[in-house]
Amino acid sequence: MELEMAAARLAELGHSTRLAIFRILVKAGRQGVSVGDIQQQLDIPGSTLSHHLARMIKVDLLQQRREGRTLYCQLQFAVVEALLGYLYAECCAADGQPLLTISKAALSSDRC
Amino acid sequence: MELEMAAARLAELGHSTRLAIFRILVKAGRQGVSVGDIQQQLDIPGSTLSHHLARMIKVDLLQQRREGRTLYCQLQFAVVEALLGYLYAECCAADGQPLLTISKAALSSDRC
DNA sequence: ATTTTATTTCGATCAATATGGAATTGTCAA
DNA sequence: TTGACAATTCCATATTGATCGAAATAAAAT
Repeated sequence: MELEMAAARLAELGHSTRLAIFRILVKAGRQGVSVGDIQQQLDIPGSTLSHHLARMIKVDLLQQRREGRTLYCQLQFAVVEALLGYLYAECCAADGQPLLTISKAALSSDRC
Repeated sequence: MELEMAAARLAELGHSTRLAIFRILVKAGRQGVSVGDIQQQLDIPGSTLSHHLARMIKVDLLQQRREGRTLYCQLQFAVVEALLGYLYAECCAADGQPLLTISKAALSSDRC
């Protein structure tokens, strides 16, 4: 189940348009960014964008909140965190040896 | 280009069978694991497995080396590292605040 | 040479996804 | 209550992907 969920979320990130959306959402931080703003940055038809946002919402990568007529999109950071944590756990599991060389030095601070 | 490559690789990890393969490859470590061994663990038809392996090879997540009649699959750890590094870089980029709480404490050692 | 073992390629089918125009819904302002 | 704006849903189309049996390739053993 955990594997299926992780795969589903990775699949959503595994599309260049959606990964671009993801980047915009990360930059936007906790307060989020409006759909129209995303559309302007990516320059794609609204219906296409809506399609991708709906998919990301379905796997809980994304949340929307309405403020008047604009919808704001916020990344579900806790979910992203869980996903990356899962991937890291998988990658670290090999026979004692360090498999990945992303050290704390590569991270700007204690936490990332 | 970097985004496209990352998306392509995430898409390959974003399938439950291939993510299961990924786990097996991680566990196998640098020396790798034979195709037959993977097939036995997953209990899927050979042609289906080949299809998934070919896709992973195409995006450089996977390498094969032949030893007699058996093919060994090895994860391209450097590529996985680059991919996760890219994702982390994207996730850390938000307005000063720590967005993910995977701390070094969550990692078994200095490096992961 | 022939058989056995390991794995891939071929080929066909079925399901899922991406795309974008047109119509629709929801909200505010005049 | 009409008009404008924000975004979605609907719909049709085109492409890609997943699955797996059967045939083919590769290497070793008999």
